[in-house]
Amino acid sequence: MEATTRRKQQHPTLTEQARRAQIIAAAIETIARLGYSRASFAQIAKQAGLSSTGLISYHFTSKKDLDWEIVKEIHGRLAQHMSEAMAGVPDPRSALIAYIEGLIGFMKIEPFALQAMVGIVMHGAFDYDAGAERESVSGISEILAWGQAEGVFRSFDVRVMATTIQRSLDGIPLAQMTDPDLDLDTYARELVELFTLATQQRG
Amino acid sequence: MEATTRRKQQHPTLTEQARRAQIIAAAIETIARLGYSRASFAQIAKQAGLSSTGLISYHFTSKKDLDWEIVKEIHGRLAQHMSEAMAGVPDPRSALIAYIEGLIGFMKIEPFALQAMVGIVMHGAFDYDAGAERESVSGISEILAWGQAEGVFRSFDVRVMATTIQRSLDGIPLAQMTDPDLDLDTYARELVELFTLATQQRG
Amino acid sequence: MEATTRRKQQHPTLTEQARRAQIIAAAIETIARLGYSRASFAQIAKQAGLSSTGLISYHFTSKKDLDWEIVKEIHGRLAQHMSEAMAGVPDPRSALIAYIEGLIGFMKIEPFALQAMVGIVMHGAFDYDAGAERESVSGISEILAWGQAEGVFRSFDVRVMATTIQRSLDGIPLAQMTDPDLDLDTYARELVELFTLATQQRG
Amino acid sequence: MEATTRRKQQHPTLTEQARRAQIIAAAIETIARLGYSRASFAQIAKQAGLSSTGLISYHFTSKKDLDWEIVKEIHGRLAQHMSEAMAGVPDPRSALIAYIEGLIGFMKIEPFALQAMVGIVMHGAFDYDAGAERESVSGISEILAWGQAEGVFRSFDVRVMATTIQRSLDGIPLAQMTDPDLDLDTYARELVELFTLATQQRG
DNA sequence: TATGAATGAGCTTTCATTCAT
DNA sequence: AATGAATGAAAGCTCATTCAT
Repeated sequence: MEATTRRKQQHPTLTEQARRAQIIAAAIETIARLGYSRASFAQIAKQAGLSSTGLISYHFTSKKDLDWEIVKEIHGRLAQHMSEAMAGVPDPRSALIAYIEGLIGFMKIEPFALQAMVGIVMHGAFDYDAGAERESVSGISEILAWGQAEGVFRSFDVRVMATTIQRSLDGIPLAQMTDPDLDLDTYARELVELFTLATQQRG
Repeated sequence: MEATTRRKQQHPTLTEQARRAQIIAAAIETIARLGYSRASFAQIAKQAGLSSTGLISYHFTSKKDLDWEIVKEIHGRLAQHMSEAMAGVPDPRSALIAYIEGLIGFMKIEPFALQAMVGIVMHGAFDYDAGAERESVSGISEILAWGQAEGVFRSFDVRVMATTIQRSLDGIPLAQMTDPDLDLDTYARELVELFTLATQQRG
Repeated sequence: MEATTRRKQQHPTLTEQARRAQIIAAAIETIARLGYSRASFAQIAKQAGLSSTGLISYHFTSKKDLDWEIVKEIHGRLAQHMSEAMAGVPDPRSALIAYIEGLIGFMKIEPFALQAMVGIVMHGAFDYDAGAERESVSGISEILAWGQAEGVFRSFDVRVMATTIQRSLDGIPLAQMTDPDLDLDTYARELVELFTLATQQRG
Repeated sequence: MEATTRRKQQHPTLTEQARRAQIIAAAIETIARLGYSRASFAQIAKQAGLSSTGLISYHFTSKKDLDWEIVKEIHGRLAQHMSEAMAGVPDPRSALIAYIEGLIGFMKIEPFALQAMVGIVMHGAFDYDAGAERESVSGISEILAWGQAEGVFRSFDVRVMATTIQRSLDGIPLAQMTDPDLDLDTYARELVELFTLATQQRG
C-alpha cells in the first residue's frame, strides 16, 4: 500500500529516465514556442508524440514538479556549460567576459532552454521562494566580489551589478522573440564592453 | 460584425469611468500580487469587491481588452510621470540620469503598476507583435542617440544599450518580490553610476 | 405596493403603446435576420436604437411575454390581411386559391413577419401547448370542410390536407433564407395548381 | 493551427465509438424533447448519465462538431433506410409512394431523429450556407424529374413540388408534439394520395 | 418613463489529475 | 509502464432580469 502511494525516489530505471528526459525536452520546446501559459500537458504530449497526458502525470507528481524538474535540468546543463566555459580563467576581468560569452554561447547551443526557464521562473516567481532569484545571480556575484577583492573592479553594490548583468542576459531570449534574426555575436561583444567599462577600477 | 463586437465607445459616463478605473486598479494589484496567470476574473472581482465576474465582462469587451486597457492606463501614467521628470534636462548625461531616477521614482509611487505591466506584456509576447517591445525601448533610445550625436556618449550599439538599461529597470519589480525591503534609492544611485560609466566618451 | 408589483393590464398609455410597437417591430426584424437564438435583448435593443435592454424588460414581463406578444401581433395583422383577401369569396375552390394567394401576398408586404413567427413558434413548440398548432391550421380547415360539404372537394382527411397546405406556406420563409431571390408569384401559382388538383372531386 | 484544432481522427477505439454513439443518442433525444436551444451540454450529459459536460468536449471538438456529427449520423441512417425502401422501384409513381412511405416508416423506427435534425438545421440555417436546404430536397427532386421525363408526371415546377413534399413530411414530427397519438399509417396513406393526384399527368 | 449599472445563473471549453486495465 | 477514458473545477463570456435614480 505504502509503496503504491509514494512512488519512485528510489531506483529510477533506465526507460523511466529516458521517458522523463523526453518529456522534459518536449516541455522545454513547447514552453519556449508557445509561452508558459499555453504550454498545457496536452500541448506537451503532442510535441512529445505521447498518446496521453496521463503519462506526464505518471512520471511527474504535478505540474509544479515538472516545472521544477525542467528548471533543475536546464540549470544543470547550464552549470556544466559554464564550468567548461570558465575553466582556467586567470583573472576577474576575463572571468566576467567568459561569463557573458559563455551564457550567450549556451543560447546558441540550446535555443529553447533559457526561454523556457525564464517562462517558468517568471510564472512561478510568486510560488517559489527567494532561493531561485538569489541563486541565479550567485555565479556572477562571486566573479564581481573576486574582482573587487583583487582591486581590478571598482567599488559598486555587487547585488545591483549582478542583477543588471543577469537581466541583460535574460533579456536576450525575449528580444529574440521580437527579432529572431538578432545577431548574438554582436550582442555578446557589446555587453562585454558595456560591463567591462561599468566595472573597471578607475585610475 | 464590428458593431457587434465593439460596445459604446461614445460617452462614457462618470460612474462607468469610475467602475472601469476601479476594475483596472483591482486588476493591476491582482496581477502584481498573484502573477498574470493566476489573475482570473474571479480573483480580480474578489479584489475589487464585485459580486460577479460578469461585471468585468460588462465593462470590458474581453480579457484581452482589459489587459490592453491596463497597459494603456499604466503607459499613460508613466508617460506623464516621465515627462515631468525629464522636463528641461539640459544635456544627454543628465537626461540619462533623469530617466533612470524617474522610472525608479515611478516604482515608488505606484508599486504595482510596472509589475503588472511586465506580467501582461510577457504573457502577450506571443500574441502581440513586435511593436510593444520596440516601443518600450524607444524613450531611452532617443536619449542615447542624442548623447552620441553630441559626442558625450561613446560609440556603442544603441539597441543593445537601450535594452540593457530597460531590463535593468524592469528587473527591479522582480527583485522586489524576492526582497521586499530592497532600497530603491541605493538601487537608483548604483544604476546611474553604472550606466554613466558604461556610456561615457573615453578621453 | 400591489399596483407597483402587478404592472399594467389596465390603461396602456399612448406612449407606452408606441414603445411596445417599436420594440416588437425591432424584435421581428432581428429574429428574422439573425434567427431566434441570436436575437438577444441586446441585439433587439440595438436594432431599436434603445439605450438599455432594461427598457424591454420594463415593457414586457419576460422574454416569453415578448415572444407571445409578437406572435399575437403578427397573427392579428395576418388575420386582418386574410379577412380582406378572402372577403366575398363565392365558393370553396376560390376560397382555397384566395387563402394561398393571400398568405403569400402577406409575405410580400411583411417580409419579416412570418419568418419571425416561425422562428418563435418553432423555438417555443416545446413550451406552448397544443393550441397554437391547432389554431394556426383552423382557417384553412374550415375552407376544406366547406368544400367537402359542397361536394366540390374529394373526400380526404381534413387535418392532413390542412397541415400540408400550412406547411407548404410556412416553408416559404425558410426557402427564402436559402434563396432570397425566390419568385413568390411563381410559387403562388404552382401551389394553387398543386392543391387544386389535390383537393378536387374526381369525376 | 489545424493540428491544434482537429483531434485524433485516426483509429477510434471501440470504447470511444461507443461513447460517441451514446452521446449522440442522448443529444438527439435531448434536442427532440427540449428543442435545440435548451439542449445544452449540461442537459445532454444529464440525459446520457454522464458526470461532466467535459466528457462531451473530450469526445467532440466543439458544439458545432457535435451538431455536425449528429446530422451526419442521422443522414446516414436515413440514407440507408431510404435506399432499402426504394430498392427496385420500377417507375416514378411507385418511387414517389416509396419515398413518402419510406420517410414516414423511418419516423416510426426513429421517433427523435428527424425532430433533432430539423432542430439543428433550423438553428444553423443562418450559419451554414445554402447547401443543406438544397441537398435535403435533392432525393425527391430526382424522382419528380424522372416522372416528368417519362411523361407520367404533369409539368410542374420541380423545386416547388419537392419543397412541398419535403415540408409535408418534416411537419409530421411537429404535428406529433401536438398530437402524440397521431396515426402515421393514415398520414402516409393520405399523403400518398394527395401527391399522386397533385403530380399525375392529366389527360 | 427611461437609463445605466449590476446581478447571478448559465453557457461552452480547457485543464491537470485520477483510474482501471 | 503505459494507455485511453473520465472527472470536476475553473476559465471567460453572454444572457435575461432587477434596481436605484
